[in-house]
Amino acid sequence: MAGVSRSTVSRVINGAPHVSAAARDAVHRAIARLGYSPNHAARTLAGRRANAIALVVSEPGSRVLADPFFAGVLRGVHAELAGQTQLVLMMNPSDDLVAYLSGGHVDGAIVVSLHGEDPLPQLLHDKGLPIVVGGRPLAGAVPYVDSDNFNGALEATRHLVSLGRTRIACVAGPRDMAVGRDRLSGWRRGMHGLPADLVEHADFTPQDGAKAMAALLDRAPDLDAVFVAADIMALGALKILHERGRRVPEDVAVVGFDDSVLAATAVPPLTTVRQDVERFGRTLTWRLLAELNGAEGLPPSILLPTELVHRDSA
Amino acid sequence: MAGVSRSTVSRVINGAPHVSAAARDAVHRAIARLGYSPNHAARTLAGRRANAIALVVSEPGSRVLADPFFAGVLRGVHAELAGQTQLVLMMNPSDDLVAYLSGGHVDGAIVVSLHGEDPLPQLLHDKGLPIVVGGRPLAGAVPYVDSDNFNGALEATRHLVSLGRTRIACVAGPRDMAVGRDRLSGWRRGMHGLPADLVEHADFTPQDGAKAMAALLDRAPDLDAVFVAADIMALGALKILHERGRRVPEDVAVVGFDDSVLAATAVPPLTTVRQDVERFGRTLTWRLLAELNGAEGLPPSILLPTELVHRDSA
DNA sequence: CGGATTTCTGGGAGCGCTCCCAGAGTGGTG
DNA sequence: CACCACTCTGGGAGCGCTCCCAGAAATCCG
Repeated sequence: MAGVSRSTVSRVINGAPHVSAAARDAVHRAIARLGYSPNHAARTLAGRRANAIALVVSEPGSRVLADPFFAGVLRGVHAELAGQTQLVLMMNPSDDLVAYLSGGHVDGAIVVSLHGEDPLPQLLHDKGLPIVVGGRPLAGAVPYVDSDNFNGALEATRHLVSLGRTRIACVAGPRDMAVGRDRLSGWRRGMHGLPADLVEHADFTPQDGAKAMAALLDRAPDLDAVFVAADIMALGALKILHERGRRVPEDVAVVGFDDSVLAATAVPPLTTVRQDVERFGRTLTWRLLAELNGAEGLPPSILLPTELVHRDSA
Repeated sequence: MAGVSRSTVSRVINGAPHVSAAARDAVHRAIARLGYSPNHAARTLAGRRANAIALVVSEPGSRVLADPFFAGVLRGVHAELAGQTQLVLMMNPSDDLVAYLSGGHVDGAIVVSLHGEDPLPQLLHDKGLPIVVGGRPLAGAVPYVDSDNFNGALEATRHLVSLGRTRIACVAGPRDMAVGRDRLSGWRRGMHGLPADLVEHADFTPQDGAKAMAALLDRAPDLDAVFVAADIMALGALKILHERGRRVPEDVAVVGFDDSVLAATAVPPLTTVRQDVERFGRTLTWRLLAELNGAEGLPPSILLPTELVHRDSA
């Protein structure tokens, strides 16, 4: 040691008050000299907090993980995390997930990519575990962070309308996710007055986007614009439009959503709605940590702004 | 409790021998009834193992995380992990990463997306921390798992040669990563006899792929095929070829690498080299856990097979 | 059927910290 | 100068487990 007791070292490391400058310096020097790093398990056991939060990906085998969206969120989460807190990754479903999470192994949890009316977040919340959901959950009253999908889709659709298009279709996301519903609602609102009948739902994959676009063209060969609720689906839609001899944007204007890396290199480059995914992750983490630190008056949910990015497809 | 002592419970949970069937059943029933879940911190502190492995992503702000490749690996890692072991995510660089990792907080580490001659894995290995690197490291003698990039690229190139193409270019990956170098070597070998001068290096982004393709066309307007060392770059390459009026595959045949979700929906659908990323992650984890469990005679490194997938672009 | 083995079980010690309490030192006030 | 703050420090207890050892019970052997 560095001439002081365990207690003093503990106080220094945890930044507690009532430590003399001399003692603090001595401890810091000793830490540097010994390459000491506090034992995570011991402090977790002794203190009442786990110094860890869980990131629960509620979709086992699947697209969300393979989505650049998730990667960006992950980056944001990590960036916001203080070095003291561990990030433990868990995937759902897992038989003992609820028991584990509410068993004091983590201080809180971030839950992402919920489907349908998954009771998981509400369950955890009821058990007293601080929780934040990434993306508005369809069921339950728990804190969440989401992009402003409704207004993003609204702005995208208004842009198409302002271009003079009148037969505007929509390739919507899955019905069982809020992100799918909210973007569809935004499109509906933007269509006000125009017939909003051309809708096809699809999963967030290029294949499904292609299938939906083909169905739309079969139903309405005269459509002159389409709002696709995700860039990754827009890629498939562009392929179909190309195969069927439609020029983009001359014959059919296309707007996507996400502004993923793919948007700029699509043929033609995609006009799309940008959401800042890294900020999404940072906000998620910030909200959770604030709650853990006992902050008062936190907003129950946070909506992050979106922004239309103009390129060539519309 | 269920009529037995702490020790017996511990033995049951850890599957130790010398426990009567009656006692085991009683404990299991009690566990189920109480919803008991053992405290991770306590067992880590008491036992000598941390019951956790680290996943170190050695690229802070970056593309690898946003790559479907990483997502697949993550899924594989998680699938292979026993429920007992936590997965702790860490990102490099971090000032105290080495101290933390070698401080007994984790039992082992998986390190992915190394650049250049990063000394990190060797450093950790020298400190006695079991480690496996995802993708052949350029420096150091540590266990690794990698796709057979060389033979994948070789097969891709031979396919182009067998098509009768003679001016075959290569959009290669970054020079400072083994994955970039190995795929380039495979292409060179496959070209045997043909002039292997048409090479442009690029980062694994569509933008960079486009830039490289444009440079290639400027240098050799007569090229009739190109091997692109990643699907994500091939997307950019296809865009340039389209803009410059080259038909694919009639004028220029294109083969990619990875068989990511993007390959099938490219225009035209991309012939590419498939690597099973989830298996990659599973293998990585399997190798690490085997070492942790004291397995003997483990192969120092493992090369996973690749497979050419025929679509329309070549 | 006694003794040697083997199977099973309980209790003690201790992992490395944090929390709490008590005591030593320092300064300010009536 | 006694008294009461207040700041700083050290030591004890204990977090929930695993490991080890010793003793009880069951099984085997000549």
